[in-house]
Amino acid sequence: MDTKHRILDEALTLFSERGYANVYVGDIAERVGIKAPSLYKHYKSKRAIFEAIIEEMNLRFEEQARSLNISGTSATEDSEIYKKMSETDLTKLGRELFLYYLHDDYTRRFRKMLTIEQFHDKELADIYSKLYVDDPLSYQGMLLGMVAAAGLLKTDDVEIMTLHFYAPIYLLLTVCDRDPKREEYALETLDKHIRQFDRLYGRTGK
Amino acid sequence: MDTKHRILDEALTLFSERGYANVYVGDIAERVGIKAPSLYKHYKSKRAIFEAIIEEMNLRFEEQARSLNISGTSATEDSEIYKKMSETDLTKLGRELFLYYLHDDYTRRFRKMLTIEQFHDKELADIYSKLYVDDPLSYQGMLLGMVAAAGLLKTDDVEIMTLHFYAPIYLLLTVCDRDPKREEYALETLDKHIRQFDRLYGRTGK
DNA sequence: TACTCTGGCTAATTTAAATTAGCCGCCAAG
DNA sequence: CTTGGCGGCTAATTTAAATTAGCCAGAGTA
Repeated sequence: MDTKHRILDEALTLFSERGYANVYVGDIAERVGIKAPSLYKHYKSKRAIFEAIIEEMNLRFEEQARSLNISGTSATEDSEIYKKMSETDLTKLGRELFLYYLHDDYTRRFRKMLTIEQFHDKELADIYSKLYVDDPLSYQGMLLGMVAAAGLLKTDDVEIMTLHFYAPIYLLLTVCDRDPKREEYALETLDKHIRQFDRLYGRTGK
Repeated sequence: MDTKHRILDEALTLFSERGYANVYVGDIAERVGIKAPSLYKHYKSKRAIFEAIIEEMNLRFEEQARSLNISGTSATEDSEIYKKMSETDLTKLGRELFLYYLHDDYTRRFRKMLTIEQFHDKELADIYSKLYVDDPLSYQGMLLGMVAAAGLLKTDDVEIMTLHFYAPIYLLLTVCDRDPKREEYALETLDKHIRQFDRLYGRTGK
């Protein structure tokens, strides 16, 4: 019964390394430890496997969004927290975000797969933009907005400030996806970025 | 004779839309206006077409690098120019850079193709990082460094400042590649980004 | 016990893409 | 004017990936 899920898992791994078209159903089967035709007992076609992966990601994502919204809403009341946020906390936030995105196996494989497939059709392009641009900007915008409201960051344009926070993280992430050997460099750069960010937007630093 | 080059051109278009594996030699031939087997009078194999595209890009790139180095070196002497650089000039620079990358047909198609193929092997990953991360950062770092030396930007870490300048441009570029309809939004955001950048790092703005 | 459903297998079958073989017309150079 | 080769074509050929057909074993169940 769990074979069905292992197929998705192995397929995702392969798709993220080579892209859909360069992965053969036989490859997936082999990884799972069965023969290609047996895959069809679980999924109607190769495409169906791909779609099931997207589907599963949607589920996971909605779940995560729900949990973020809950803690997000309650946090709005809790604006005290943000008054105490220091540079160190901000650094920690950025670093954790980055490391989560980078190291979480499911997240990473899915992102790489989507990177390869993003131009295949509009739906995938939209998912990509949503997951790696719009949602992070809006979520972090909310957080930074609250920090700003608490007076710890100064700006008259939270959106641009958020872009300044997130864009370097995004760029460094794509670098590490291409070449994991650059992770150390990326982490150093990330720290310097956030420290500088804090100095630029914070009141303390200047 | 010019067929040989038209093949590269049409192949690049198709590869940038669908990726290498989803383009068939027949598709390329059709676009060129010949039949598939005739392609083999010009290139040994489908892979050879791909490699010729990479090869051609290398040539173009080296050429461009040479011309930039020439004007770059002479500009080092000419540091007067940077003393007069205003926010408007910086905005113009960023905007032109962005629009060039976005609209130049060859550049855009090549970038999209590389985006799709970047995980195929290390060579392609390195080309991607070089073209869209390392080179822009080092070139713009040189420019901004001179502007900073002229006293118009203030920072004790030019590299991070350059990352702050370029990362948002990069992010917006990838957004437009996925969805050209967002170009207008991207340009507005870009302007706001650079204005803010200038305010953050410049002396005038604060 | 016999039944049937699940999930595996081997052996086709289908489909199609890449490449090769071999022909032919044109045109430029001898 | 004739020859060589360039660049096109049609008709194979090769290769291989996706999918289907049909068999079978074991597990849970009436």
